[in-house]
Amino acid sequence: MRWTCEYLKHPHLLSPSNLTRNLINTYKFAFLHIQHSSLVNGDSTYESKIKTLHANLIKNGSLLHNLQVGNRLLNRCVESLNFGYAQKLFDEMLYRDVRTWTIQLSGFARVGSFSSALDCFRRMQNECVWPNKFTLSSVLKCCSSLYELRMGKSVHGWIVTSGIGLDVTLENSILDLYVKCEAFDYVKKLFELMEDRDNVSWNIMVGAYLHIGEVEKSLCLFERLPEKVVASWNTIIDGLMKNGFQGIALELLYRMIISGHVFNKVTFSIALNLASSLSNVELGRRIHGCVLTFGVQDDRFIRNSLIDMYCKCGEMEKASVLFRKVSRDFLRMRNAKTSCEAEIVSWSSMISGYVRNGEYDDAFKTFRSMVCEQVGMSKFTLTSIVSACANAGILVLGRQMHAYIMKVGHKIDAHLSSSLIDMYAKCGSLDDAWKIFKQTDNPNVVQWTSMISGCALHGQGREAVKLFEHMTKKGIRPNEVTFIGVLTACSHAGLLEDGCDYFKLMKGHDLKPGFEHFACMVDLYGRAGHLNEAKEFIYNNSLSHLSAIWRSLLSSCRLHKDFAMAKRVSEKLPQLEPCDAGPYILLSNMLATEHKWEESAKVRRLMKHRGVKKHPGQSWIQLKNLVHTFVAGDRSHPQDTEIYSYLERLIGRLKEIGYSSDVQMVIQDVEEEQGEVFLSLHSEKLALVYGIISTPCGTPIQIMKNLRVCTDCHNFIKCTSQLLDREIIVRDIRRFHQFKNGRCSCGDYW
DNA sequence: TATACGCCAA
Repeated sequence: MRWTCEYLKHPHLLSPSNLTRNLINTYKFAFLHIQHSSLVNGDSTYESKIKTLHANLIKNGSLLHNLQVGNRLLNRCVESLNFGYAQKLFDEMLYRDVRTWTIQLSGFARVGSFSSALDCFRRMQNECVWPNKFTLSSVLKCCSSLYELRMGKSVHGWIVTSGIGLDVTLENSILDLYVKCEAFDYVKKLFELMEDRDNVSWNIMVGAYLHIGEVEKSLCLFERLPEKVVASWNTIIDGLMKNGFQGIALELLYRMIISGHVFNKVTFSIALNLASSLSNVELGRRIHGCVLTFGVQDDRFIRNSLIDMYCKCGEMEKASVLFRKVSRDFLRMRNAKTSCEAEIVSWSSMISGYVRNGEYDDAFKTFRSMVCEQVGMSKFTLTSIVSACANAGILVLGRQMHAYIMKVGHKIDAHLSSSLIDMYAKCGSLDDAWKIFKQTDNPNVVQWTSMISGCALHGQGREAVKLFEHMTKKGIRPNEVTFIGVLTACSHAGLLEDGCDYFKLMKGHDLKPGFEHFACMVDLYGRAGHLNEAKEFIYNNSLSHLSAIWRSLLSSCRLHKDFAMAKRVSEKLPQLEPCDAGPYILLSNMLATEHKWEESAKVRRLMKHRGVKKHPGQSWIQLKNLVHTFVAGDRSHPQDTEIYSYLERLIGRLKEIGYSSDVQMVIQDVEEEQGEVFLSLHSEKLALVYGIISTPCGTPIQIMKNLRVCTDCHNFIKCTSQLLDREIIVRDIRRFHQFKNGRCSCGDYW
């Protein structure tokens, strides 16, 4: 170490004539020394020292004339993810050999810039540099990550014909390529033909079975593995999780620990993912503790997994604490022109976390700062932000985002286009959703599904059914989500028979109905007034332990005014879902309508005693680029006096044309304040009135609500649309209601 | 200097 420092201080010692093998070794130490001190002193010293060394090398010409020295320096830059510098160095080098290219290429691959890596490979071919095995396996990895089957096949062919010779690593790379590209015939053939198989090969095969959902086979193979390394455990645990076997995955994780395997970075990521998919924040915290004990908290992948875990468990505070560190690092690295793919992932995670937790405002804030800080955008970021627009239901914002995506010239892939379709549908413009859908070349199942669900959302059941038929005729296999869309459409349009047929059709497509499908069916029977069939369906399919199912039935009871059954159902709910406020409020209200005040109060007390969280109902309206949010009985708006006095006058005028408050509406799981606040102060009424007084006569008004709209408000809005001759659009949690001339597009069926 | 297993989107 001391020697290297001397060399740094006296660059003349590095004269070209002295470039013997010994001297090259000295360089090696110089690099190691610099790297060591970078760990101790932080990035800035590292930067300057590399630069000093670089300058010295240029000065005495050794960089230009000695490949080994140049390659080594390049490798250091790549390893420290300093791509700007690496690129500069690469361009400066007089001589480049296959190693130079390979270092650059595999560096890109390591940070996930696979297309840059492949560009590099093409340039290399143009300059007639013959690739070696290292180059080729990196290239194959890029192909498999980008699902470039064609290019991968041609590389495979080239390897065979060029006589470069296959070894286990290369064959593994090819095997993996075929697995990723789902070319299973090739996988089988190649695996059988392989002479040497190491534990990587076996691991690829375990992964292959998991990839196609053959869980049994993969477990068998895993148990028979000649040697179980950490990666084997990682593969099986992750694959089980992705196939929905969280329980077995967790068991295996424990087994892995007991059998003495030490976690690697990948294991931490997978374990955190498992915690969030189990919604087990306690497990997540424990793993976070281990991460700190192992001292790997600064690993980018692990940090992202931690952020993601906290986001998915609804702990945005905790996630944002971790995220603050990322954005600080990002600024520092941007100044060093360093690649930051991993940092983009953190931003995307935060945005999607905010969206998931309904904090749209923070999602937009994060996005805006991402634009200001010039963080690169990924398709993940854009998809998340479009979905934030969709959930917020603000069409203007959604359009702006669409324009932004076009402006930055981002390719609209399947994910993005389906989220755009979803966004336009959820923001009320089904026409625009259709436009995007029709622009799509070969819509895949997800895009079809988005369009079908969009029609369902707007109550266009027949259109949705037509789309479904069209899609299957085209030979596209519907998935579980597609069926949710079409079943919802049927139930909203009262197409009982069609719905039953589609439910049966699921089996024909080899799909097992899940909880959502059963819920759709209960809804379908209930809405059509077949309450007893609905109840039978619940018991026949053993769904009686699911609260959401009973809640759906309850809505139907309300719709068809079967109060006796409603009461029986509402008594079940608090037992099934002790932590949800809805059922308690519901039950207490039901008891109140029967004047059983003492019992009603008892239910409320029980709720308080159990510390049940309330889910506040709120409505919002967007006017002139501002979003105004209201909760029931809200007094916080600056124009509240105006709103309340107009509301009072409006109710008076509505009563003259036959509106009366619906006292029975309390049999519903609407706003938490029910029974506490007068019906007339529900948030949707406040938002509507604010819309009326802030816009000229005749302007259509659109409001959003995060729960279902209640019967009284529905009546109120119907009458208002007639009295004021205004089109009023309400998007509640389930669907769109378009009020016109005293009627609603849902046909009072929601 | 290479290959398997990990984070973010509908």
